[in-house]
Amino acid sequence: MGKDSSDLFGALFDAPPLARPPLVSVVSVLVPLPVPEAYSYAVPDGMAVMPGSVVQVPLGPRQVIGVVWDGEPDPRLDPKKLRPITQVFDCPPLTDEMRSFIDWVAGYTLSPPGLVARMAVRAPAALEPEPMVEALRYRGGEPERMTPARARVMDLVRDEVPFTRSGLSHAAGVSISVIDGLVKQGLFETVFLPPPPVVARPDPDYTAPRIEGPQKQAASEIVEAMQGGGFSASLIDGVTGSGKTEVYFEAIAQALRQGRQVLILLPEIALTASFLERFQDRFGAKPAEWHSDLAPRMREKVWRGVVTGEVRVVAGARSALFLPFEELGLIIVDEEHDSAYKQEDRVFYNARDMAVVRARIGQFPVVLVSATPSVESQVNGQSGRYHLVHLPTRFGEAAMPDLHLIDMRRHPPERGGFLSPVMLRAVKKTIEKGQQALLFLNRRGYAPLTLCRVCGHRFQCPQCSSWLVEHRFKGQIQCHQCGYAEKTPEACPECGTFDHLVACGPGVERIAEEVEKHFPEARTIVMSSDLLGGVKRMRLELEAIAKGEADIVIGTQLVAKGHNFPLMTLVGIIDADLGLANGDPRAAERTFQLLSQVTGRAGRTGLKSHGLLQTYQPQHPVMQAIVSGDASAFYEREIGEREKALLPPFGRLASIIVSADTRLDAETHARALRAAAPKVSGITVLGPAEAPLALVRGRHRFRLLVHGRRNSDMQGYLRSMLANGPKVRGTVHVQLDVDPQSFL
DNA sequence: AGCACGCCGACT
DNA sequence: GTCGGCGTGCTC
Repeated sequence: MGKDSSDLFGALFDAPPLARPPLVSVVSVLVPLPVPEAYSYAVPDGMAVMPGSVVQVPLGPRQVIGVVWDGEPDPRLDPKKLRPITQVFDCPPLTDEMRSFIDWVAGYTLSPPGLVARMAVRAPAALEPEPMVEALRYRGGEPERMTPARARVMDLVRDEVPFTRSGLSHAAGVSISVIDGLVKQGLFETVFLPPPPVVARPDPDYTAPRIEGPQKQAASEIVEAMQGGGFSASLIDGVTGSGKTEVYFEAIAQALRQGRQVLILLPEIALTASFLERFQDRFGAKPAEWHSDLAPRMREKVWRGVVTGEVRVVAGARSALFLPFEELGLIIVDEEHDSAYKQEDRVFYNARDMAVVRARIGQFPVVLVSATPSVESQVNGQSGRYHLVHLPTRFGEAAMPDLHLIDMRRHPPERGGFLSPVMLRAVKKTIEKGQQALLFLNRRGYAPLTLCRVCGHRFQCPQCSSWLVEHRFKGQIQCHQCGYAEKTPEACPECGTFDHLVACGPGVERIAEEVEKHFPEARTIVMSSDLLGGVKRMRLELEAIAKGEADIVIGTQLVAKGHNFPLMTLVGIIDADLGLANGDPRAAERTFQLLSQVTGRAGRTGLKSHGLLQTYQPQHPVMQAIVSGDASAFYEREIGEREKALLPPFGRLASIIVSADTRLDAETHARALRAAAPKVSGITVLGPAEAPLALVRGRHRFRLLVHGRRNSDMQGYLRSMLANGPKVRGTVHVQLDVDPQSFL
């Protein structure tokens, strides 16, 4: 069977040679629906489409955007009754490369291809070319009465270079009405100019690379590898401040010299003005941005620039991976370990992994970058799948902070407090020198749990049963799970006793209270996401801290990323063990990554700096990895643990992985599965984006991914699967012997 | 994904 | 008597 749709019609119309088959051509179109296949549409006379064409088609009562795909229309459909394509958008069709990528992602993530395709054509109004802009060109003659303002305009326009109305008024420093006056006198003709580019073109040789030693070596290794062309995957693994960005900037320069487009993926939070400025300093222009809260107008312009090839570099969040670049030649995935690369709704994917796939399909390099690589990437680095580039030292004047553990069993805090005397002494010394201390605790609010001393009542969320967290600044108790909040009650709702509520454990607000008690003179700031005043206030506070307008900063995760604080020479981790025992198989990895990031905030400007970690488990591999500065033993152990966790003994079936729209659904399905088959052990429940990764070493012989939202259906499917073996109808997909990394 | 239809509980 | 909750079905 060929791919040409004429085969199908051969089959349909061959038998009785009626009159002539009607001259109607039919194509497959991926529509934005969760259905497994493309739909078929008629192509009206005179309309030209090809695979990849972006079209508008009728779907039920509405019009939707679709993409012409290859593949044969369903033979059961009557071609005469097919609805026609409404219009073809005037934009370049998706490339073969892009279509292969979409098909691959849909297959791998078990997602409907139409929903994957939709991610590539999500800027609806951008599908038509941008209108030309009106401009004025001098056509000769003189103004009736010359005035100083008119003279300034005339000086500019005499060489007949066209200006837009507002451009001319700006350039001449006159008001619009002066221009209009001259237009009325017939001095100008209207011409149309192509719209201005969204961003200027970056120049690979705008400035010389500012790197030396190991960084230069690493950069030339990568650039050399790029010379030959073709696919390669590299992992740059370097401590905070080791010049990773400078190294991958050289890879970008090389791709630009080769005339290719570049995509830089960043976790949403890292897409900051400071990153864009750094890029501009090196390349003379900013990259185009792509993220969820880009203004619609800008989104269209960038999309358009990307397909036409006018935009050369995009810095974007995970969704940028699905932009239909004209000639993409390099992808950088910065902070590759960051969980923000996972999308866990609609189409479930990890942009980091899909970036590798896109590069493989397009035959160009991909560079993953992290100070604390994910365990998966570490495995791929060790096995040789990824080319490892290790940057062990800091770059320039920055020195690594001196890191120590505080064994809390030997140096306990005073009664009612949470800060060890060792920590307090270090803070004191730091602020005496006029430097800054950061106390990190990844817990918002005053206390994670509140209870009544009289009856033992614990404040629990009425909606989701997690503890309610007291926020003293706001006078509220809040649920950090679902957002439920109420005013902090004065009396116990259970026994009615007043003033007997007791806070258990620390949050940042409570640490602030303790700090103020010990250092009443110090300027103390609490930084957490519930800072009153929103993003604007937050930015101001961060700037103030950078300028040295605070002595002690107490913060949650929020302070871990991005910002540079030149005077920050002490980082104190208040509860380094927090997060190690939450049942997540990635708990240790996450803790290691977070703590590395936070301690990396110190010492980036040449001042001698320190990091102190309060812990009850000084022997824990995470603590050892952090203070020794050598993570290799930690990674070895993690890889082993991960394999044990993900490969439970399961008889002939290696394991069943249950994954659904949400982790919660997956848990529900797993419960149903366990109830239906009490003897089955070894059911692994993962979030959808994680399920394929679980097969990191490809040893599973069987996997089951459950997709669907109807819980009752799911339970039925699961039961019937157990009763009848893996022959299940409906929305349950079963794949046998899949090696998820077979693309490499 | 949207959106229509249809069936049961609590209200202007 | 209706308004509206969500469970179900359909889209070439």
